[in-house]
Amino acid sequence: MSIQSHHAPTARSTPPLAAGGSGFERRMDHGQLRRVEAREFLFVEGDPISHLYRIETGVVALYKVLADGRRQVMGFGYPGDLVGLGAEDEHAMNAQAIKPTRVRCLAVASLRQSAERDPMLAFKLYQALAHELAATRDLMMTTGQRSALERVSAFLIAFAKRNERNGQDPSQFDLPMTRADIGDFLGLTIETVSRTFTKLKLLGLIELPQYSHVRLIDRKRLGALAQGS
Amino acid sequence: MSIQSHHAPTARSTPPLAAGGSGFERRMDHGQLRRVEAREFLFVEGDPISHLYRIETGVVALYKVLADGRRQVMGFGYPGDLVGLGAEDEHAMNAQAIKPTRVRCLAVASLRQSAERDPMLAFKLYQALAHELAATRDLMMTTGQRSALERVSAFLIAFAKRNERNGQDPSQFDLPMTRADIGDFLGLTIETVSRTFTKLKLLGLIELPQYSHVRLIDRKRLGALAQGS
DNA sequence: CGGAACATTGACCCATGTCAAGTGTCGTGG
DNA sequence: CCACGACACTTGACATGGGTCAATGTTCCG
Repeated sequence: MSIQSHHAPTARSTPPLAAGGSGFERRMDHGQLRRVEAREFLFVEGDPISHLYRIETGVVALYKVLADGRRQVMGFGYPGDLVGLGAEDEHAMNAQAIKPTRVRCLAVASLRQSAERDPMLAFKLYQALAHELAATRDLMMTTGQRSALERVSAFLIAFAKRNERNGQDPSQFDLPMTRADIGDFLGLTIETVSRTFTKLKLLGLIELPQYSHVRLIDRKRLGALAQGS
Repeated sequence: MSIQSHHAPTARSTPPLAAGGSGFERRMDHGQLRRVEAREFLFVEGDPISHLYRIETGVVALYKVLADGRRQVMGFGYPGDLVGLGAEDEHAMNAQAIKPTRVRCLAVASLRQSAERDPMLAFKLYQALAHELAATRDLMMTTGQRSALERVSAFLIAFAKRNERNGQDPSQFDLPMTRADIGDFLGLTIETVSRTFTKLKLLGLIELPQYSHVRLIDRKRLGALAQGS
């Protein structure tokens, strides 16, 4: 999971809060739009950091790869998420679209300048980073300590929660990523992810009408599993 | 590994750089000193965030625990490291001293006020957070994708590098943490950590004159192992 | 319709976990 | 200075979750 700039996906009914006073959202709204086809890279490891991106539609996978090809997916960027934050001058990860994707770009040079004038903006960037750090730590807890069943359950529950926050159906959704993506995210193989989905199906916790479509039958029990009970 | 505020442990020979102009180090230098005994907590999960800490001497372990007691150590705070950064108002982790420790404290309220006046300071905090995020991602790569042998090698190499950066001996050192701490950091059991040390010994890559003292015999080969060769 | 990519399933294996002795090591009190 | 206890670490035997390899099924797209 990446950072979510609280940017209502539905119509904005209230005026910007005090905390929204930096005009960051507004600026992003006018950033240059860029299309990225599925499988294309938004940036790769080692690229100089030129822009900050906000996902408008689509999904990107953020990952690192080891010399021998082993891959760790650090998160997925969904609409509303900011990707590319960091203080180094080169990207430390790859950002690859897994669906046709549109992003808004903001040059970091100008962003940085503005941040020097505008403490509110600086704070928002800080917050976004802090949020991303917290998400990464949650993932670490999951991959480091939990069983396959717990990991996959946690993954599904997290997806449901995200949908809920965004006013979409939390009990039924399409997974935009492949089993390989999920596996590399959770530190499992494709086969184990697949077997675990099957197990959850047999336990009556989920249904899989198609490969990519998940229906959560017993969200409560699934959530309990995700915690480790 | 936590963030390292670049704070020369040896005598400072050069005047502060442009980047050091915020006076952050200077302020920290005058922060209130607090002693924390081994096994005492600097803060625990759920505590309101009141201060930012810089480790002066000693070591703290930063970790989260699951309901059933499984523990994930997210990093260790060594002298010079900043701990307690974040944008939430409650701590999401525990910080427990594993050696008698002294820290300097800075109230976040005042820090935040200053950051609003001083973009340089704000940027430093941002940088520190970004650094911590990068370290956490490295750890994720390690726990998610590497074998026990690779994890332990990577851990030792990282420790050596830190020592090197700080002008201490990179080929020989005392590990301040227990096997349990290392295990919970790397996502391994105590027994596996112990067996892996033994294996590295048999491979002629390290020596263990005492439980806590490690001598790296073949740092190059150890490094290669850490990468996964 | 055919082929490529993705997913599932099965059989087997191995790295790591678990459980259970044992062996340092250190600090305290006699 | 030694003896004791507590705790940390190591080692061994065994169990097992998840990895590997291989065959098969499904979906999608040209």
